[in-house]
Amino acid sequence: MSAERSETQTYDPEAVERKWRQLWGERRTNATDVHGAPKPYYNLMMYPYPSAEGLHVGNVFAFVGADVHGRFRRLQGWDVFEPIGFDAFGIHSENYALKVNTHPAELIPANIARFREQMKRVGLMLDWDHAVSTTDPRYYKWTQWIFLKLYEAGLAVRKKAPVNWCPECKTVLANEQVINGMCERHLETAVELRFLEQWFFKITDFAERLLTNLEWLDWSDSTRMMQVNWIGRSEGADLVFETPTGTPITVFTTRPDTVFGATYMVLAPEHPLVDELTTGEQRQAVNDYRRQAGAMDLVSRRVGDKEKTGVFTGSYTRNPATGESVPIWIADYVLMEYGTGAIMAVPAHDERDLEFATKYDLEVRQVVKPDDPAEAGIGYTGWDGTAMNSGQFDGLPCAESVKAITKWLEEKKVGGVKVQYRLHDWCISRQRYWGPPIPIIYCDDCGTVPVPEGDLPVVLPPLEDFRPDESGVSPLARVKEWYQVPCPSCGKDAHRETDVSDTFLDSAWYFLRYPSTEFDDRPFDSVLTRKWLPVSSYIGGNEHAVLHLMYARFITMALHDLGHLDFEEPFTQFRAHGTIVKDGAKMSKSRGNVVIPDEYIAKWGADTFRMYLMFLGPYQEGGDFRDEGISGIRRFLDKAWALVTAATDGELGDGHGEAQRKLHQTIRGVGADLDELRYNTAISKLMEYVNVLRASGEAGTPAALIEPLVVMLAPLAPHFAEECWERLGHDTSVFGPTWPGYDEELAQEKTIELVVQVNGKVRGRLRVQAGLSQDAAIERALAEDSVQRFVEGKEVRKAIHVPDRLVNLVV
RNA sequence: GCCCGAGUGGUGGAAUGGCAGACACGCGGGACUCAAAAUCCCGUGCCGGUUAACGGCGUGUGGGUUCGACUCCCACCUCGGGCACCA
Repeated sequence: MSAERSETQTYDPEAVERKWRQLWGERRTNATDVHGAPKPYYNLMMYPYPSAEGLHVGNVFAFVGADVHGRFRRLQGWDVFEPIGFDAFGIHSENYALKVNTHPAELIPANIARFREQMKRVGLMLDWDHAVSTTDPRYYKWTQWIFLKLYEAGLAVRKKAPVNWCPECKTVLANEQVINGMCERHLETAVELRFLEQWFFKITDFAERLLTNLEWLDWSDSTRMMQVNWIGRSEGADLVFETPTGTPITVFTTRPDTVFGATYMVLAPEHPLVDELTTGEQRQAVNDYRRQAGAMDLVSRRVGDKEKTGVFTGSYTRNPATGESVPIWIADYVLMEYGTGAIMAVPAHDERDLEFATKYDLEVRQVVKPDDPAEAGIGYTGWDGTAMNSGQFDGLPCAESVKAITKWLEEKKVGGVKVQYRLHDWCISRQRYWGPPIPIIYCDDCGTVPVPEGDLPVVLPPLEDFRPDESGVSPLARVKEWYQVPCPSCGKDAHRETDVSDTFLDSAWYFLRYPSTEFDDRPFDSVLTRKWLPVSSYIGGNEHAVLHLMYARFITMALHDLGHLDFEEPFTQFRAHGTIVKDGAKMSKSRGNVVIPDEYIAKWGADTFRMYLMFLGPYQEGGDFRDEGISGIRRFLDKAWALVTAATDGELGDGHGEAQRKLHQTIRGVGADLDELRYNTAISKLMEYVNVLRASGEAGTPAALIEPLVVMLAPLAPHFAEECWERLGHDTSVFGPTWPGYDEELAQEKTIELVVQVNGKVRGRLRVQAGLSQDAAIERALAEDSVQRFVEGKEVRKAIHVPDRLVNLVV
């Protein structure tokens, strides 16, 4: 025994972790009985794209933080369901496959296998029985089903629209995938504007609900704010302007109070009425300008500080407030995608209009007088002012004139209150190969026919050469035998939709699938869904704040309205974690600063690495990865190990008062910290506790003081805790409802250090018993020599007493 | 330009308006060792002072509120993130 015993005296992470990985597998410790589970807790983390490079430190950081949360909840007695999956469809996978000249269908399984091994090695409490892959026909059958449900409800529509075309990806991108006019995947490639037939999901129908629900969702503020900005709600009015051809033009404005200052009108170059309004002598100039604007890529077009350009159409409209005739121009600073594609220009109170009016010598008429006399009247865009040059409304403060003028225009039937959103409909068509085919068939006689539900999935056909081409048509159009089908409705020759759907559709519902993976005849079982959803806790990165999280909310809301779900928000609690950067920059392969976790885990063990990542800084802030302090965590675990191996069965005695007090304080503090994802401070509290135990326990510490420590360590260092728990004599997993309670009474300090300040400066500290009265505290303070030196000969004018904290004497 | 977040020792960071710098890294000194590593103990914000007692200064900058400000308010600077010709 002695030989074996001494061998096990030192902490060997490699052996401990191997042992528990195996035992967890054998005992199915991490599998959840989704049907039983009396206290369900759905702990969701963002499933990864299984890249060829494997997990990097950023992924591990994200997963471990979520895993710590799930394990903590489990220790508190919840039945935690912690599933994972793989987001394996999409342009990212496809482009990589093209680059290495291998089919994605071959690459993906290998990548997933690698991810699986890495995730197991990290010690995540994942339930692999419920894993999903979006490329599995058993999964994307239901992605297609969701498309059909939205189609039936009129929420999926096909329309010709100006879309973002990436010449590199050779496909259409959603607005959310365009970064500063560049493709999010090819930051060097400018996105072009093309007019194509595309499938859209009408997310804008839900804009108001997507916005107002944010008020009650328990989400990280940063994420919430990003969604608010993205939805971009503006209140204002639609105003109708008459034109000489008789077709009225509607403009949207957030400042109807400035209508008296609208001295001209501007249409977007693509506005449908431009042709009709262009007069003979202006025809040439207008056509030239439109051609020029159309050819321009969206980058140069969208840059805000570019010089304003435009052309007069030759026509005039009538200002509905003044009745005056004002010229109609076209200019590319007016965007067809927002509002009505037409504006009333109020150069006196809009920077862009002023710049334009100055350049083309158009009238500038001030209609708001700023309250602050220091402000220039022309160019004032604020609300703190009063109306002027505005007829009967002169003298009204803006806040009132805006209401009065809107009402007046409404009565004249030339305007009405209007709420405008910046959010656009979601273009889901992709002219690519690696995605779920959109389940639609086109028939010359029957038109657009949805694939019957019973025919799902529309399986993605194998295709050797899946390279996209310039045609703007998906490579699937080259697979004749797949593409040509009989019409489901009339049986005549018809053909399939060849576009596949956006990857973000795959990820917009994956959390609905996890509990129900056993079923192939339904996307999500109603009983299981009611039991597990909405998700209890979702932890992920803010890089998905407006893409994935918005789409997932939209799909959930739509399915709710269609009667498939009884909740409309999927994630009641969402927490954004920070980003791990390296040398101040995001990790990326091109920068060559990607940190691979494997070598750290091999060297230090998963538990040390997990804890180290969590100790790095506040979890919700992230930070720069460096490995300088990792040995500190290992030293800490070694010390904890030594305490466990030397634990005694002895009762707690008087000599353990301080340790016991510290224990109860630690349980209280660590619990509160873990609740708030403050992992770094939770760990420091555990370190303090270990330091106290080491200072007090000469000849072994009673197990009663060590067991709670092991439990508190379990979320962070799960293998380590299991091993310690077993060594302390338990034959069941520590991952039961083992979280210790604390006694407020026992956590209370008996004596405290009272700080004495004179005029706010610390002049003395004295140890006194807790709960000292104000008078007694001040008396004791004045009795101190170090204090007397500063008070002597002066009158104490005021004495502030903060119980059990300080006394401040003002002299 | 607009909207978030952050600026604290040599480093990462900690602090319900109440002892700034917990915890850890690093560094200095010591113990153990033939020696080194590991481990253990002590010290470690800056300046002055004798290595002391003690004193002064100190949380991006400048003001303010307060008995008392890293914390609250105003203005600004820098960095990170998001949005951006959105009418």
